[in-house]
Amino acid sequence: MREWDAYDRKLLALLQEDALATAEDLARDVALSPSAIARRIRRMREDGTIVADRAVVSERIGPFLSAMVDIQLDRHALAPVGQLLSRLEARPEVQVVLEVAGPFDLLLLVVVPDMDAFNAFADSALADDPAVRRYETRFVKKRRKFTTAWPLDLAK
Amino acid sequence: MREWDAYDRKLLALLQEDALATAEDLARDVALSPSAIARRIRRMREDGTIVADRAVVSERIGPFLSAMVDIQLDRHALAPVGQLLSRLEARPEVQVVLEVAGPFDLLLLVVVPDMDAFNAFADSALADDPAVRRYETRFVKKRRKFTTAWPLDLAK
DNA sequence: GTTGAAACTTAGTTTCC
DNA sequence: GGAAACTAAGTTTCAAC
Repeated sequence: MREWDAYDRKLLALLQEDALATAEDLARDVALSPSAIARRIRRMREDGTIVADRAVVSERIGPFLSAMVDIQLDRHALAPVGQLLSRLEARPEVQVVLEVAGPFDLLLLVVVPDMDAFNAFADSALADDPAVRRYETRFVKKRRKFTTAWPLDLAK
Repeated sequence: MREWDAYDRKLLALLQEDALATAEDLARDVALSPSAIARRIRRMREDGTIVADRAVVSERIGPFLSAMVDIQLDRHALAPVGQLLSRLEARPEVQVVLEVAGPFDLLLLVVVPDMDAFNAFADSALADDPAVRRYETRFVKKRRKFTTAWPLDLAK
């Protein structure tokens, strides 16, 4: 894949904030014509530089209960761990799955309608899993910030 | 604000996956005409049901180093905590800020170009802050899943 | 008050230089 | 890459329910 120049990076930074910005809008911040801008964006969507464009829905659509779950794995078996990861990623209530360094191996952000649903999730997705040695839950009191935007001004 | 009916919820679920889907596309999954669909979406963008539409950029744009930072606050002063939160939220390298229950008060997901940049961040944003009692860092080995989509099929 | 169809307008795509 | 012609999608209007 080709590299990204300063124009591409600027366009990506702007589209991370507003994926619906028109090429004409973007031309105010990027010194290219609307057609050149549209062409670059189209190419970046095609080649996977832009993975997806997602609407961010207000938390008011809830109510939701969010929880951070730290998981310690039983590392002796590799296959069960892969299966656990696949199942967790497939769950719509799991927004985040991170492999981390330290005493815990996996970090989850789980979002469910209420505490009953959380218990149901923990029972069905974690409790009896052979790959899970133990897990700890911390409930989220407030989401202050949650964005997928990369800090492109700082990168590289 | 008005409530959301089953059509709205379905549209939101679809737009969370693809914010660029056309009204005609969506009409295949929602039993409304393209004009009714376009109208509902427009209203939900205006009234704040849809907070934003963001391009998700591939991690290949990096390289990036991500870290989870658990923060324990000095709770005695409220004002410094508010200032800390404002400053953290304003930082582009901070993707996530959660207030959580338990021994730690704040949970951050920080993304930077490299370890030097992480140390610079920790020094400038955390080390000398009067609201921060202590913090612990866990580096992210791999991002398996990271989405802002709510599980709308489960909600309510 | 909301739908669906048609006219209208705006934005993206293609072609050419 | 930029400009113009072309195509496609969103917006507005309006009649019907």
